[in-house]
Amino acid sequence: MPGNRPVILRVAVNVPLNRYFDYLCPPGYPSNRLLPGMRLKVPFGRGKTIGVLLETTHTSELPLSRLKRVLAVIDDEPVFDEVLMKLLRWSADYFHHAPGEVFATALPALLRGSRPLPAAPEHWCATPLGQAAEPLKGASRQQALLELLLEHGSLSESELPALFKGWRPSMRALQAKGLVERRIIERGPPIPGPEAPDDVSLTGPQQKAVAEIGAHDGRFATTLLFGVTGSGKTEVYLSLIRRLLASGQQAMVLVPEIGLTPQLIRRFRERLPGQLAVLHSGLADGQRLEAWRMARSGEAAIVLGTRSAVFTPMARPGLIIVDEEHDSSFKQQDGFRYSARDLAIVRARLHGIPVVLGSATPSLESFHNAQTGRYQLCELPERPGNVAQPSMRIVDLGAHRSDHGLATPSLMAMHAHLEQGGQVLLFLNRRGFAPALFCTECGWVAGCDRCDARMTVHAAKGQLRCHHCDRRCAMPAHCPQCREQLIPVGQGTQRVEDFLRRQFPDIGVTRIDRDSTRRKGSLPDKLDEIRSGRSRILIGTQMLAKGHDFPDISLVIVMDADQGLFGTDFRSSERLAQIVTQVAGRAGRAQRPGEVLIQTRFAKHPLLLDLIRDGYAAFASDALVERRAAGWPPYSHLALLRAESPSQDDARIFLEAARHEAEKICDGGTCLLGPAPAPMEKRAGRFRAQLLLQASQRNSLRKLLGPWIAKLENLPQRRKVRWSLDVDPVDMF
DNA sequence: AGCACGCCGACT
DNA sequence: GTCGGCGTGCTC
Repeated sequence: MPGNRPVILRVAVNVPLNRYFDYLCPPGYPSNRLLPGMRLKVPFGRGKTIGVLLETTHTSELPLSRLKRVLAVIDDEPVFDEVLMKLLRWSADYFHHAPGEVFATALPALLRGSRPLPAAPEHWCATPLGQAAEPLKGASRQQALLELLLEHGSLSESELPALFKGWRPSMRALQAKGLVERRIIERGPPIPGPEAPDDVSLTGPQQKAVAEIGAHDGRFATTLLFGVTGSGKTEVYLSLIRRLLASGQQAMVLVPEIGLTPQLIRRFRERLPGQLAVLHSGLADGQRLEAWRMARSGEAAIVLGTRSAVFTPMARPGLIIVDEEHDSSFKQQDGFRYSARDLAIVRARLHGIPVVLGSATPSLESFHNAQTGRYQLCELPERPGNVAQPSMRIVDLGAHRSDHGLATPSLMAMHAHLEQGGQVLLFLNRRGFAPALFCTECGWVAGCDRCDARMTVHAAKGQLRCHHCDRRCAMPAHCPQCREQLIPVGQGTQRVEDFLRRQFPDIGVTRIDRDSTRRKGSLPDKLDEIRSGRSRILIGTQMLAKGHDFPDISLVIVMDADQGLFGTDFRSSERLAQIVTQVAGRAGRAQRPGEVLIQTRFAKHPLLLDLIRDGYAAFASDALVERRAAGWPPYSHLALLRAESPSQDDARIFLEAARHEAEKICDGGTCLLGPAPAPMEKRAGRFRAQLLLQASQRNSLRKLLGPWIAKLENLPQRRKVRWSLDVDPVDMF
């Protein structure tokens, strides 16, 4: 119906506003060539900016006279396909974030401006004449280049410089003779079929998992791959991906930030045919754009990346894998607070392809979904090659003397394992020398004046540092109140390292935490110290728990489990169980049976006993019973409204007004809890408070949030605070 | 977020 | 007299 009403373009403009903007077609541009997902240059306010076309319609809430014309159409094809457009609209709606910003975060930084979509690099190949040509006499470089091209079939201009230094003049000469030609290969070279059968044979449970997940080819299904640490989940992924590549489809693999190690990348490169596009935060903008382009064009067979890679376009998607799905780094903690794990599932549903969530310690949400049948459950209950699971034991800190945070039984176990040639890993989630500095006389404690936190002692630098705002100051020589002596109290990784060096002078000690690995290249060095056996004692923070294998570690000591048991929110015990299990999984990957000691003052804590006696699944089942009784997720749905301001009252006043608005809209299905001060009320000089919304039905919450946010945007009290809404918050800080 | 408009203090 | 502080409002 080619009506006489003008075409109106609905555009997501990159501004932090929760709405779309309507424009008129640019002069002389055929509106039927405008497709959702194309980038447009638009006038905005007094300036101009870039937006993404959402849809073309014939109606607008504004009178036509107030609409401006689009200045230019940047793309001649959409940068996002239909599924991604749906996913991004869904995301903006679900997480209540400004759509323009959602679209912008989904684009590589270089495409947020008006730079055109990068074309595939041009390829050179031999013409039929070149293929049949006699050897070129007196032109040996041309001959060598021609042979190189014939050998590879075709070579792109990005590959050529590495293979043939100064290739251009020779290529020109060959081109002039009609022996080679340049072409743009639109969709990239076809993905290679399966190479030689893979040499690694799968265990029974691995084969079963591959068969069960593989049965979902070509339709949406979510599988939880629950495999104990060391059970070889990665082999299952590799096998699934290899099958998929044989049918010409692409796989997306999402991993936690810390899990995307060079080791993992190498393993994927070595074990799978086809190109690998790697996307992570450490890439330069140009590298990121090239990886994105290869994924979108289909040249890359596999897309491997962290959280934001979930938005990467794929020409022929076939499978999405989320590894270590319980990891909290899949949730963006500021700005557009999306969950990449949950979006991966939504995306798979939109594509109609299977998605696999893998973990040795699934989130209780996923575990629950597997129990209720929403997800298919696949288990890998054993380690291949008859490697036993490590034995776990509690060390009661109340019942034993301890030295520098190590109880006597722990020290004895260390001696025993070291004498037998084993390696020891000590896990302590506190960097620095000591977590506090006390006065022996009056009880004064060094606190941060910008945060509600104690300053951590960094003895080597003679400093006190706040780990929450990075404030630093020289360590005072005397108590500022009574001039008496100050002593560092408690253990940090540096202090334990010092102690261990004195205690085990003949054995190398390596410390791995944020302080010791800040310098580029120091982490690989430190990992090598341990793997080579030059060092046999490893002390570190949670950096150790993920991604790295230490085959010769036979003893793991969790120095302080209590931090996790009585933490600040309902997920504390879940996180403790996950980290204990993950750290324990570093033990005994080799032939030696591993041993894990967990030091605690609460040796009778039921969830800890569950975990140790019966493993993570038993813990998870019991923890879910507690969650149900308390009405926490997954038995309820949460949203958290946070506010912060330089004055203590303004944040609370805003939240009280917000609560009042919510009460007016609320249908009774959603509970309002608060406002309450955040667990750490003052941080980096700002006071933080929060209002929690809890609903047993997701719909009740969803119905409330939209209209509520609209009200909040106009609340007069909003001016004095920074506020944000976190849908499905994972940590309550 | 940016940007302009607007109405009140200490400066050449 | 006016340069500039940041409160307020607007962006199709």
